[in-house]
Amino acid sequence: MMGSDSRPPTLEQVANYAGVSRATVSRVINGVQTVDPELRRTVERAIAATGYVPNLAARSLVTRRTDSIALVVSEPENRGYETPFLTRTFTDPYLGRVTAGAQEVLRPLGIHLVIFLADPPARSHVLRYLRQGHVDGALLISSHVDDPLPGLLVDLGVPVVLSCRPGQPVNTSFVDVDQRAGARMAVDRLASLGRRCLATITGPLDMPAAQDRLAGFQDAVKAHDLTHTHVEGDFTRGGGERAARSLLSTHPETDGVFVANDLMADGALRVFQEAGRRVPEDVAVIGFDDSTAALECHPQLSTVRQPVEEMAGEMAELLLTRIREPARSPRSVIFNPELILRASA
Amino acid sequence: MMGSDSRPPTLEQVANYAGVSRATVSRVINGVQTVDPELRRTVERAIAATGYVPNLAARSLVTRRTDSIALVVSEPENRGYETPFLTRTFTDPYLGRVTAGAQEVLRPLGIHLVIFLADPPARSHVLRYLRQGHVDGALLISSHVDDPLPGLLVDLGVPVVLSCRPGQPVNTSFVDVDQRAGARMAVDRLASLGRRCLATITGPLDMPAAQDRLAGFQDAVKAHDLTHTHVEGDFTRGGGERAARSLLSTHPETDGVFVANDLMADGALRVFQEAGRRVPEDVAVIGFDDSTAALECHPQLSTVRQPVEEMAGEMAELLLTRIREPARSPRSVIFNPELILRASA
DNA sequence: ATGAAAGCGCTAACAC
DNA sequence: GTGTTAGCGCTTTCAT
Repeated sequence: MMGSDSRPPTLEQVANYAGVSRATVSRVINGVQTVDPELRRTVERAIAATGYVPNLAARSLVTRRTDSIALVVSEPENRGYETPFLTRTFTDPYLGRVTAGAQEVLRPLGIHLVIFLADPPARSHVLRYLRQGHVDGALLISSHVDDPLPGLLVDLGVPVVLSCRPGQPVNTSFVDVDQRAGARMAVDRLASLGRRCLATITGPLDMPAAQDRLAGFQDAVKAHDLTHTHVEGDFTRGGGERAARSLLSTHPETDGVFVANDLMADGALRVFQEAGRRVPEDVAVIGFDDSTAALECHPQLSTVRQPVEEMAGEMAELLLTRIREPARSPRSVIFNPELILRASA
Repeated sequence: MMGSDSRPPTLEQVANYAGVSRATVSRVINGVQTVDPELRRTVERAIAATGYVPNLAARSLVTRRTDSIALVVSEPENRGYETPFLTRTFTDPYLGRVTAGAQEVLRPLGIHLVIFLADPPARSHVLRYLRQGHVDGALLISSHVDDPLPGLLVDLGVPVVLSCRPGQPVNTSFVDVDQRAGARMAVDRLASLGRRCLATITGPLDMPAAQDRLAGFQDAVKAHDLTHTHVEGDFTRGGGERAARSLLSTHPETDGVFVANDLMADGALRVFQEAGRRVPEDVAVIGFDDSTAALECHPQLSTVRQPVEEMAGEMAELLLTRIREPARSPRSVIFNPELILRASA
């Protein structure tokens, strides 16, 4: 059967065993229809008997496909966050949702999704991996304006789809949610609740998503003619706490806060409550993402939902068509956010 | 230069360009020392000029190596957790630390680490990926006693190292921390604080790690002759909250709690405080892991530290030697835990 | 419908 | 120290 010491069986051995040619076995394996059902049966038995597994290197040497694509999470440089990149990445529910959404479309196609974390020390490795043709293309989660990775990959000719609007123009597809609209929905809600002194805790302002959410906040706040301020956070729970503390001391009159993601909102919630503020009575809080963190908050968090899984699925589909038809010009897809009302606002 | 439309340059083209044989170019690429420095220079120029990148499929077809190894996170079946596997996995800081630790040893060797999440729908895919020789071996994070994956991989002849003591005996190496000793350290501390009514919030008891921590708790509690009880949790923050609530109602006299991981401890802390218990005055709490969550707790969490990064590094090293010398018999490595004292106990 | 044969791009003996 | 040569295991025309 397997012969764990000697070499694994090859197509040729299966062919001999079945008494047919290599070509026939290959056809059976690849599901080509023009094979006599009887013969096919024979071959299948031979495959089972020998324990044959196709050698991928050999196959992709000739097909130039690998049937796997990379999910690359990029971090352009160390920005002195308290928690290191890897921990931060893996603590953010966002990535899990992206993975699930992409798998959903890739799995039925038999395409493998391999995950890479490209922090600065790993970057050159990941680049090499992608250049060497280990994968057919990449889904790139890159959130910083000055991240060189999108440009590098496109220049290298690696088919790529980005997870959001790139900071610098890059000639490739991306998928994004209408961030400004989402922020506006949050402000509209706070305004309808009668809040007059609004604040927003933003993400790092070198991220397009953070910029867009802030811009949407400012648009809406002006439209409603409300008092407003903003504090920059870093998308982590701890960052949310710090921002909330700073807000409390500089703008104690604040009665409504739009926080640019749920994780920070959770941190902010705790700080407000420790300071004796009731949520939502004294301060109404709205988050962004509708991640699992939103449900873990006390009170549960009203938040702007982005359909992350669907967006990731769309990324996968865009990438697949890009791989199949490299000549076609890149197209991007924008999704609508949705306001989810819970207890915090 | 790159010629993005036509095929990428091959070794042969570089050889022609440089006016040498393929073998020489190959030697330069692979850093073989027996090459005339002058020629080497020439070849390097040719490589740069042509923009040559080695074709991995071709290489691994002959070398039978891929220079990449998989980090597989396995979940044997859906157990009705509130949060889905992917989210849960990516929300747990543990995985980030494992990744970092493994990268530390793999990176200098030029070996790629690719991450796979093997929940039930993905399992067969991941298995196929590994069988097909996409990677040279796998680091397997598998925590359930009845997870079939370790056995399957070993039977398939895939070199594997496990992240903790396997539930069923499997003939392969593993790395683990001395879980029982860790639990004992926590109890010793609580006892030394004068706590008499102890409780533990365990992990899912179908995980060896959870079993071991509970066993250690029970050993120590008996040694100190203390009142004790336990509630089963699920290693999530929400699970910690639920367990703490149940504890509060069934054993309100509890004055010391050992929680089997930091995430649950964070949840428990919140519940205790919402119920008006002061930590550590009324209830002392000790976690396990010393993950970033421990620092985000209020008050900061005393906890049992396992050197996850080092352990992951050791896993990588064990795997590498297993790949190099498949005949050598598997060896396992046990690390010592360390009690980290902060504010909660 | 099936088989024969020609590579895919690279490494590793082996000669020189 | 360098070149020649023989595959690695597979897919894919092209005949038949």
